[in-house]
Amino acid sequence: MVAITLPDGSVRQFDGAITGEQLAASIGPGLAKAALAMKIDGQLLDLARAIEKDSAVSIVTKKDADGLELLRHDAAHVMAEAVQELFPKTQVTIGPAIENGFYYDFARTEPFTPDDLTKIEDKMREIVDRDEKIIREVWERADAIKYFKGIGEDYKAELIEGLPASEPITVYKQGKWLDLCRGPHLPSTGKLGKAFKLMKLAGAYWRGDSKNEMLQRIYGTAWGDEKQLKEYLTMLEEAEKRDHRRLGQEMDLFHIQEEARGAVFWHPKGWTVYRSIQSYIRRRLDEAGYVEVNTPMLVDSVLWQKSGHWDKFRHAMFVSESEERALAIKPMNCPCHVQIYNQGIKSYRDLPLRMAEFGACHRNEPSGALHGLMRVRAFVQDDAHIFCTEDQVKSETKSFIELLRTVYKDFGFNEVKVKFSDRPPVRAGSDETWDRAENALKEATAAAGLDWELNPGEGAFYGPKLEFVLRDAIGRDWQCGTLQADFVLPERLDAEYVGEDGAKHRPVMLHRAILGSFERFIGILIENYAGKLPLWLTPLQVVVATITSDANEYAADVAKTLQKAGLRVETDLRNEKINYKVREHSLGKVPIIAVVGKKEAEERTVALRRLGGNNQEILALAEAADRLRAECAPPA
RNA sequence: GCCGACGUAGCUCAGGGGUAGAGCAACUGAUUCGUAAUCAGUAGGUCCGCGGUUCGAUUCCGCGCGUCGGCACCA
Repeated sequence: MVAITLPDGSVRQFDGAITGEQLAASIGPGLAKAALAMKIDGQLLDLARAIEKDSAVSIVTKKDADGLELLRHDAAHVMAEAVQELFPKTQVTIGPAIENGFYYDFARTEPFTPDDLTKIEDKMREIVDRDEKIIREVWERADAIKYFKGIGEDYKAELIEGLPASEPITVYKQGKWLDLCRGPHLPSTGKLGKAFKLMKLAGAYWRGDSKNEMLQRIYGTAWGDEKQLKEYLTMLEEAEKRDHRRLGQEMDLFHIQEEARGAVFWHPKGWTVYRSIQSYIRRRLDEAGYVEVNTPMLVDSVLWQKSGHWDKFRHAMFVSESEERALAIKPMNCPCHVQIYNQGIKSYRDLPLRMAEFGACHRNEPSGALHGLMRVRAFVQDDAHIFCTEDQVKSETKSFIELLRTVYKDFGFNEVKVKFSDRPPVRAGSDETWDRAENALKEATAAAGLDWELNPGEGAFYGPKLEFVLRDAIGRDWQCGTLQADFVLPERLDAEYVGEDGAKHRPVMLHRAILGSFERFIGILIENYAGKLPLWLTPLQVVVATITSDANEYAADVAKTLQKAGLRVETDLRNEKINYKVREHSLGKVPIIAVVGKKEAEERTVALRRLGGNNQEILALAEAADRLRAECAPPA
């Protein structure tokens, strides 16, 4: 007897082993049709597998997240089958499901063209119509290697060779085609449905290593039904309109040109946003007990050699020279901060010492990495280094996390992804040092109640790091805030303090930034708000627009009053219809239009119109000034 | 850096081996108007750069530069 517990808690008894298909059919014909896979005691398996002992089983359909992921994985397989049918000399490599879709990496001498994508998509639909049964087989390792080598699938053979001996080698057959795969899979290609679309072509290195050959990756998206697919495509279109590069141009915030790749020309409006953010963050740092410094832009390579950066990052540093000495344009502020720390003798009483700098840094990022404001070669961070004792790491980390939360909340980011990156393969410092650093950070995050996901091996060469990640309009993640515990640099640059015991000790350095670079953070802000920045950040807060020239003089009065109230104001006295002015400033994302005509001039009032709204509010000028001043004030 | 696509007016884009096209913006003039486009006119181009093929190249070919999408990288 086999007793199967279903998700609703009910238990079904069967005489013996039963397959998922049979189970689904026993529950109902609708479910049998919708069934894609099953979950036995939490393990996802093919429907054709037998349930042999008492267990908790749920039938997975495309309404489940697991089902959708399976569907996407199958889409990758169907695409691979289509590709090999159309382009027989192509080798398949790997093809997983990813967020919103799937990809498959192919090895082929000829590049795929955008036209090929259409052909492949058509062929995929054909394969779905064929409704090929998907069958799992377990093969002998040696046979599998021999088979894949025999048909010229060298990458697959290499994959099998790399699998642990304990792992069974499974292949999935669909029609005449088969692929090495761990599974599970849908029962047949027909279950995939047709709510998929091939999206883009890209190069990708075999096994993610730039030393390996480059494969051709085809990305696709796949959904449970046409409606979901359409919604997703519409969402993408909308997201494109939020792209900070597009809005930056439309809103006249900044530009980048080829004579200064990866460096930003901030226009007056963009620079106003930048300055607002900077004075806000400066206030927060003052409140949190930081001191601000400023250090040289050009520093002798000797210092970078001592710090260890020269060895690891020489290739990405801009170097100049003077009197036969190599001078590096600073890629970061930390070694300079240690130089200030090292002036005079530090006592344990001086710690923690929180040293901030808005220093302009330059890194020669690979050309292919450059991306609008998000990845630049010249940038400024809200950078600071906290020199503290090992005992203080926990409390300093905790208060940093609290400060970061306050700041992110003020900018409207309430949900932030946090990654914990631990020791990388190539690193400085002993394992004991890394143990201490990693533990200290982990304890501090626990104390601050911060959840994170592990990002194994991605720490900085001198220490583990916490990364605070924000998402752009089309779902790309960018590291903004960071905290890195560094036990190495103080050693290398000989920083010390006199302890309570009268002996000399090494301080710990916490490298930390909240916004990360101003450039990237502004990029994220623009996308997050689709250009409609909060009042305190928006470059132009109020436009005073006249209805006819009769009100010109009064409009100037209004603008002056609002300016005195600390607002960023312009007047629009042009001989244009009010409709025209409203449209233009609305498209320019000006949050408040103060309309003044003959009536307002006589009564000394203004008609305030909010962006996106279609009614107005008539207020006495003095009251309007008071109210807008309060509304436009930065967060307290 | 690697793979692919793309590069035409300030912007968005069409075109195509034979003197370069639209809309918006700009400029000029008229219009004084009540909450998302008033009308008319004018001007605007090394068709990314260099080389080749051709009687003739913005168009075809090659190389370079840049942009975009991924990959790799990200102190």
